Amino acid sequence: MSFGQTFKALSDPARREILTLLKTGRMSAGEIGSHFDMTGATISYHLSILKKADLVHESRYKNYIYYELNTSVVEELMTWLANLTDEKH
Amino acid sequence: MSFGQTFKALSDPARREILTLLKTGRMSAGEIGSHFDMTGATISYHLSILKKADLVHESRYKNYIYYELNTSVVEELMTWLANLTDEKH
DNA sequence: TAACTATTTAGAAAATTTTCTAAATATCTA
DNA sequence: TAGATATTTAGAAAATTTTCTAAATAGTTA
Repeated sequence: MSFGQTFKALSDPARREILTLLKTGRMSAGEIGSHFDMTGATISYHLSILKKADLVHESRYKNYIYYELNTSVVEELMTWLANLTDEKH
Repeated sequence: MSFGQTFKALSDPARREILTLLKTGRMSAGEIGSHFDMTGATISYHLSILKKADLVHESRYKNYIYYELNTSVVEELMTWLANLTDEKH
C-alpha cells in the first residue's frame, strides 16, 4: 500500500461517493453503479482504483461481485495525517 | 475548500514531503526547493497546489516567501475519514 | 538607480487519468 | 446446453497533471 495511491484514489468525487455508499455495508458493482450517471465500465474502472488502493475488498456470490469498505487503510491515512498536525513545534 | 482538491494535493509524493518538511516550522520556497531535485519553477507549481488546497499559508519577509503548514484543513480531512470508519453498521 | 536574488508565471511537451463503446468472461437459470 | 445477466477488459479520445526552459515580477542592497 502506498499513501500516494490511496490519496489519489480519494481525490475523485465518484470514488469518495462510492466509499460513502459502502459505509452502510457491502454492495454489488451494479447497485453501486445505479447511483451514478456513468457506464458500468467506468464504475468498474473506479472500483479497480479503490481495490488497488486497498480501500475496498471484493467477494463473489452468484454472478455478483460485492464490494466492501476496508477501514484499516483509512486508519493508516488518519495516522499519517495526525502525525502531520501533532509534531509541529 | 474541497476534499477533492485537498486529496489531490496530498496524492503527490513531493507535496507530501513538502508538508513533512513544514512540520518543523515555516520555510522559504528556496529552502524547500533545496530538498528536491526539481527546478524552482516546479517547486513553485507544487506550492501553488498546496496553497489552493489551503494546506499551507504564505508570508513574505524581505524577498523571501515563507510557507507554513495549515493544520486546520488536515483536521477536516481526518474528520471526513473518521466518519467513514465510525458509522459502519 | 542598477544589479542581484528569490520566486512566480507562461507556454509547451510528456505522462497520466477519466470516460466511452465494443467485446470478452463468468456465472446463473430455464 | 443456450440464453440471460453481471461485470470486467481492451482500445481510443479527451482532459488533466507534471515538468521543463525562458521570461517576468518583486523586493534588496551597493
